[in-house]
Amino acid sequence: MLRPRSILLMPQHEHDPCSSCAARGYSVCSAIDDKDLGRLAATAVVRDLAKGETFIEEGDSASDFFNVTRGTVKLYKLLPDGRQQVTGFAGAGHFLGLAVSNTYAFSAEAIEQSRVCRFSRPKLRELLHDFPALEERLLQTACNELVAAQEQMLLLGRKTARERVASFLVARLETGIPCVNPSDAIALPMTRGEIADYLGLTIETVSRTFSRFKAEKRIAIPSNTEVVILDRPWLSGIAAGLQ
Amino acid sequence: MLRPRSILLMPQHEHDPCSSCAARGYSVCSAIDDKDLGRLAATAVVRDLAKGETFIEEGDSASDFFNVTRGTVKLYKLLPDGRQQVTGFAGAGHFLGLAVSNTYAFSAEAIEQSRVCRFSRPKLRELLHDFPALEERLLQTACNELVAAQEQMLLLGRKTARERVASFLVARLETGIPCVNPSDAIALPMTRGEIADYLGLTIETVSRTFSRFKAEKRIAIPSNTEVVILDRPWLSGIAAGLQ
DNA sequence: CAAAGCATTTGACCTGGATCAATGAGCCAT
DNA sequence: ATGGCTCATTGATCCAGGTCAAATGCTTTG
Repeated sequence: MLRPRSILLMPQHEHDPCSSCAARGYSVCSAIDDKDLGRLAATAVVRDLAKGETFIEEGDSASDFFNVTRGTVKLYKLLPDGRQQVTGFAGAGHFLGLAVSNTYAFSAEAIEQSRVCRFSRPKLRELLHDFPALEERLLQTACNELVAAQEQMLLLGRKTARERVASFLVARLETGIPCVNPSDAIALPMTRGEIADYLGLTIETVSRTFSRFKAEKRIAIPSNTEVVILDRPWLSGIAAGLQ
Repeated sequence: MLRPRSILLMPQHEHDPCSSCAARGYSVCSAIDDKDLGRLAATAVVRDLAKGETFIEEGDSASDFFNVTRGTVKLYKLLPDGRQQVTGFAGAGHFLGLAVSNTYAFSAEAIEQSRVCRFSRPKLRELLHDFPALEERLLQTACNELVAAQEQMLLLGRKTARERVASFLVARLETGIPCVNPSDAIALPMTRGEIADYLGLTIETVSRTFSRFKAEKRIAIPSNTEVVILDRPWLSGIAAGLQ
């Protein structure tokens, strides 16, 4: 009776990380049938990340791809003097590292306790070859990111500070894990500084804009990591550039 | 002896637009063998565009994909009050319309006399099915655009006006049709206003920055549609945020 | 529960780039 | 050539958001 015991003793995520993965539903992995999950699990290496841990460094040789399965990571680019632009926040299900080049074009850092699934480039290539649906899914993902990137360019190039913050809040509400937004509460795992670096603003401007929305009764701020939308239509209007 | 005559009379681009296409080399079409070009030509519809003509309108139902084969088009997004963000300029070889959604996420307008090749969505789907290399090529294209978009976010969110203009000039030099930059001359088919809308600045700031670079002997401006880079290393330094 | 260490907020002031306003410079069409 | 375009340049002024400088919480740790 050794077999059952060994399975019991083995942490489940080491036995079959994929079938029990919280991100299984949303991520690109959903393109792979349950019966082939073992193959996927054998290819992936799970890595836990502490808050603040950087796991992709811009310019490094792009040897791996990642899939975020827990927590949140920020993707960013730096200028030599330390100015930082956050290009996105990636939560569970997000696929990272799509690049034709041999080096990463951005850095990635966990902004809270997180977990990623790592695939080596050659192994992912094999997977893509064996599961054409996966390639199609990746193309879809890339297209969606491109659309999001264009929206962000509009925000960074042409929107006011108020419009940027409103856009950020509304987008967070929409991007939330589907149907899991009791009332209109948003979790903000990132700091004000990270929001500022995402919106092309300063910490002070983000904070002031939050305070003003709060004074105008459009939002409530129960804690530093949580915002409640009180007047969603109004915020959506501001975000869209109306008025 | 009717056959040769009919071919002679027929404009070549109606006979086989693809084999004689100037963009054949760079575009996604390069993923398709010469022997299959007829198939590609049968799928595509050539359309000539006058300067200022809009051929994709944000929000319209996304029924077609396009490949620019001549001239230059600008891709842009608008806010209700008319503020405009140009998300990119697409020259010969550029593929447009990648989107999962059913509506276009941006508008596109020819900024000079141009020509595009139009593919209907279902027909492109067929092509993708029959030529897996094409799908792979599209994924590569999408990845490259994603990298460019992230770079542009850094520019829009964190660079100064000087750095933006320098980045624009250096990028134009690099993106030029490979090995066809006699000296360091850049063609600028777009107006100052379009450059401004691309860089998140105003016409006046773009013009002033050009004038200043010129006064500092870093560039020359032989005409409104042409710039010559005189000090490329210096401009690259500014573009990268050094100094 | 005090002290240290952050992240955040708030206030006072400053500035890079926007806005407003002419002026100049090509480019047609007549 | 000349008047009427449009696009680009240049100057003067203004202001949204940046910078600098204190407070004010929140955690964490001893």
